[in-house]
Amino acid sequence: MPDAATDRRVEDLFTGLNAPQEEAVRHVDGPLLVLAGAGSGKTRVLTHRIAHLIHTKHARADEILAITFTNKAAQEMRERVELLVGRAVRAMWVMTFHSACARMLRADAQRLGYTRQFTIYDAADQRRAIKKCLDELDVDAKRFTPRAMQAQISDAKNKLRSPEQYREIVGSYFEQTVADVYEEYERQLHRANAMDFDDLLVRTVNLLELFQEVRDRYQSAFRYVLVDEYQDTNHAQYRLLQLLAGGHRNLMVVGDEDQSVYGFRGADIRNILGFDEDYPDASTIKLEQNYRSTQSILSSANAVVANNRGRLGKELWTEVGEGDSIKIRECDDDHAEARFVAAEIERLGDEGVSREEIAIFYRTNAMSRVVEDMLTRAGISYQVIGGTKFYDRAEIKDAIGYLNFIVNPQDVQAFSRVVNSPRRGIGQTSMSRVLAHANTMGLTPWEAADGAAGVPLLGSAAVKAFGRFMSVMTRLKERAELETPVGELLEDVLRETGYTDALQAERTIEAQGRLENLEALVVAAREYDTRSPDGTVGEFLQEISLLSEQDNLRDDEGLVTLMTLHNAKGLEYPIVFIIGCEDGMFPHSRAIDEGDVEEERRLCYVGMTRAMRDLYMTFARRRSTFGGPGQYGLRSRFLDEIPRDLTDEPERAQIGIRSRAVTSWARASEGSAAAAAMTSTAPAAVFAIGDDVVHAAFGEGVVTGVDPGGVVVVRFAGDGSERRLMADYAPIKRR
DNA sequence: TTTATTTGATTTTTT
DNA sequence: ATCAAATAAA
Repeated sequence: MPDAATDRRVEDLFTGLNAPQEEAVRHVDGPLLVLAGAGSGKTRVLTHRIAHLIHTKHARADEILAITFTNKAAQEMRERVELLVGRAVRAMWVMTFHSACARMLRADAQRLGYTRQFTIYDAADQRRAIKKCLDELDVDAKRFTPRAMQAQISDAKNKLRSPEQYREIVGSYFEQTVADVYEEYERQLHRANAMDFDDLLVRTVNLLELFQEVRDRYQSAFRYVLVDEYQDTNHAQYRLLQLLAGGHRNLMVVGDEDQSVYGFRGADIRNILGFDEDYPDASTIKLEQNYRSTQSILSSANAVVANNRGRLGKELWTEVGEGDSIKIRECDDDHAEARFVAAEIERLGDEGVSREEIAIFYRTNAMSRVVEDMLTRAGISYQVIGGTKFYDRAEIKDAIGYLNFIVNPQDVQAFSRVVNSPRRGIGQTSMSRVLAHANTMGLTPWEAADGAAGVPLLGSAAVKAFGRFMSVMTRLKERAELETPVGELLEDVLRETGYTDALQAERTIEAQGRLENLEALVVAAREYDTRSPDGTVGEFLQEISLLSEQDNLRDDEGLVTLMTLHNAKGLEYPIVFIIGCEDGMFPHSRAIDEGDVEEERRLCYVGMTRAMRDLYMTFARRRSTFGGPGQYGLRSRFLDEIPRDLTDEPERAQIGIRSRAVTSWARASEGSAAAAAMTSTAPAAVFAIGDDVVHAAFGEGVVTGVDPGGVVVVRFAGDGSERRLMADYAPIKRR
């Protein structure tokens, strides 16, 4: 019986919510689609709905499954739910797709022929395994790069296509090769008792499809399923949700089709666009009131994304007020751009803005370097999210490789990684012989190495080296099985394998840095031990392999934050700089070539809507790539999609390269009339459709279009690409 | 087997 | 410009 206190608690859940938010929170049974615009309080809706289900006794805590994409989002949701329901949150599954799948697989992996101790391969492990398959199948890795193979295989997996199914639809020699590699790769992974990221989803779907009792178990266990960022789900995730929520149909998905930016990773925007077809009885609720940004920022972002087709249609608004206009800056080159950003940050600092309120976004990781240099020079401390990750460093992967090999003796990848690191006289040849022997005899790499004396063709020095190596490993494995705390075990590993000694002997600054990184890993392991006293090495390994970039984010240390636009999703900052707003950079030329500018535009929308108060968008006329000479580019088409009265730019000419060049120069040279006059009288480069041209970098091509603004479109013979170039600046000549 | 040297690719975005 | 991988030399 609900008492008065409970009633009050339930009512409290609605205070401060707007009408559509409240409607979503009150929804109990049946499918629900919440279209949540940026900053519209979707996490609030999710957490309050969970609390509502609990307080009204519609669900027990352990009947709720809430899924996010990043650990950070999961943790935030967990904390916010805890504020509402207290300790009950501990019984809930609030986690990422990948963690939830890994957890289900640990329980039932043996049904699919894996052990509970399976290893999770990251992208680099995956790449290496694929390379190995290419070698074994005698495929020319120059023609068919591991990278391309990986992309194809991953794509197939995301679509739940097995090697056999893939083989049925091959339409080219390339795809034929992919089918062969895919098949071999799957065999090798399975033999190594390993799964890649995609497998975590695929194998869970397999598990639920093949074993009805497992499916029934989870269907009745999770009576309410909630999914965040639904627009980013791929087909495997879609199918997984279908299987989990198939019985009761209590599925709530929250997403924003305008923020779908992971198409390249297999995310299928049709999942969210077609939700009401999949679930015709679904309620749909739109959240359009924004609680984050000024109206100028919202109107600008709305205007940009309005150029996309295939939207469900949302229009963000706020009660906050207009705010400042969008600040658009043109710079001479990437260095000037970075200098502007650094100077502006200093100026903002004088105004009382603190560093952690500022973020700088860019399209590609490589763009951070110039900015980093400039910030360092200006004495502005910063943190970079993404780029080279901590867990990607060689020494960290080695240390983890040792643990993986101890836990999973079948793990070839881990074995070959650590067997000669540090150097112990076991080279490529000896290692291959042991692995070949393992293969033919059906042994695990561990067993084969342990019985090195029985491996044919192996030299006596190598046999001895293996003996020494394996006696250390055996000792460590015994210790692992005694449930030694992970931190302690890791220290033992580093000491007894001689890893630390080898680094200390190097006496270089790099080695010192590596030792520090390893120390940080030990600290992380000790923290894990404290956090989960009953945890195992295997669980620790799983946890760190599923970490994402955003999980490294710190928010309280007076640091300016740098990251890619993709990493920015879900975050907010009072001041945002989006740099590199040039056609070719953003939208990226690859996307332009592949006709996928809409996803780039959504990315732009994501970036812009991160800003609460001030939004800067900068572009450079010249940008150097690979450290070579600068390439001339055009300002991003997205900038021109922002209504001018919302920006601080003076009148822009509608058409004509002349006036555009004048404006550019006039501002760049701070109003020098001479410079402006000179430019405006310089001879214009004139091209017509059909002209044969030569470009300094791209070679020969033909003009296929002439656009207003002095833009020529050239299709190049070399790589068949079509590029938009600025006639006056691009190094092109008529032939 | 290890180390030094050269080559080649790399830049989209990542759970 | 930088880093990994392939190749040559020790």
